[in-house]
Amino acid sequence: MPASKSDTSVAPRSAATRKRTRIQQEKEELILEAALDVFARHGFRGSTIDQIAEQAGISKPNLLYYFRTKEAIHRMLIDRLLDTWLEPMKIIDADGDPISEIQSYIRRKLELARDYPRESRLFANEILQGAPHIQEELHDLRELVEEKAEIIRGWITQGKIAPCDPKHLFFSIWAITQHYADFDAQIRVVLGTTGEGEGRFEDAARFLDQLYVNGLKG
Amino acid sequence: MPASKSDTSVAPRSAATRKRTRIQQEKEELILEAALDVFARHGFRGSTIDQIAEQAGISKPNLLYYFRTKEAIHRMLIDRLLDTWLEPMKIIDADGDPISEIQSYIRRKLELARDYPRESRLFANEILQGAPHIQEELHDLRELVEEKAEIIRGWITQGKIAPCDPKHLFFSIWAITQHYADFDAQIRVVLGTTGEGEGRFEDAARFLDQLYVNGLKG
DNA sequence: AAAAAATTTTACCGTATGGTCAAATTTACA
DNA sequence: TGTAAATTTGACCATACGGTAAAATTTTTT
Repeated sequence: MPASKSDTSVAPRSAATRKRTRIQQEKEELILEAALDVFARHGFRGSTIDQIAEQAGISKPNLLYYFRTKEAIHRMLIDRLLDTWLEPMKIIDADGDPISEIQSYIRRKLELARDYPRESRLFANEILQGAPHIQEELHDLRELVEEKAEIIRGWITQGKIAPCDPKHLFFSIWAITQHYADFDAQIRVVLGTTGEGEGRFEDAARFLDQLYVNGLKG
Repeated sequence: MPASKSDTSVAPRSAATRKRTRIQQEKEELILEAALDVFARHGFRGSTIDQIAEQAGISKPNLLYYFRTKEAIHRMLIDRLLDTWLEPMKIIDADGDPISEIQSYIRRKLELARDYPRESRLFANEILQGAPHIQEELHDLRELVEEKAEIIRGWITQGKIAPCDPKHLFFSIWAITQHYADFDAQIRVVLGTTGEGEGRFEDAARFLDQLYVNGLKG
């Protein structure tokens, strides 16, 4: 079944159906890694294809052989990101101990901020611009939050944690944890040269543990 | 004392020394207002001079008559912003009641997020990109935080609030309050169509009051 | 090794963008 | 009102940028 020239014979770029070559896998990975770096530092509009290509160590047309457009790279990065990003929330367990479930959630989110700061900034950039590329994905998030908020409400009804607005609870956890990745430049200055290491994440974990454990005690 | 042509006779743009004309004041204000809108929506690199000029209702060369470069507009916006931004922190009073001082601080920061979301996003964009334009100003912030952190430590020593890391306390407050401006796109989706009004700020205020009052009780 | 497929490079194109220049127009002031 | 200063405009420029076309090269398959 021959199709239009652009998606057969010569051009396997973004070949969704076709079996992927070894080189294809390697190069796509290389490009995505470079793009994540550049996008996280300069935002979507602030990043150029040339920049990404240079960072990946390949030529611009070669990059465009694997991804048709700059948007395509960005979209793939965002898609991957969201899986990682929502994982901690998905595993919140209604049958677990409420306080330690929330503690775990905070700790996991903080680990993400520490270990994947570029992903956090990529996401922050996207939302700051009004989330133009991920309206649909955001609606998946909405359903997930709805489901987990129901769990929290259950805990409140059972008197296991203090009454509070579950959604704003989530907002606060997202905000604080991601803040350590997104506002890193500010945090480093405020903490001073002594705060160069990753110790700030441990300090943050201690602080947040206390804040939320006391703040949510039933 | 005649100087080079560019900064005398014809070109009063960015006339720091010269007495400012009525038209100069009006137009500069107009441009800054338009630029704030555009920068907040698209970030620095994502905004074009043409966009700003159009939003201001003037021509591009006319805009460049008042501000030599795009950077100059941005810099002036950031400078103005920081004053407003740090005000709530400056008025934290060592002699006030600790809990209500912190409550007030949170409330004020939340009001800023509600009333000046564009400024919040402008700032967020700048920090996300690594704060390239405001390293000096950030050091002023550092000193201010140092000073206020000392006040918090005093309250802790006196047993008026629970022991905690003062700087991380501030980080958490900044993060959460600004989150309501910066991640507005996400919050709207999660809260759903019912959350269209500004009621979310009242809900947020209630939630945060509870979280911090309980969380910091000595 | 030859043929086919996949990959890479060189040269290039149209548009967007930051910014300039000199002329035209408006405003302020004596 | 006349004149100098201030303001505005239209035409323009160099560069950056996203992306394309086709030839050249490498890799895979037979």
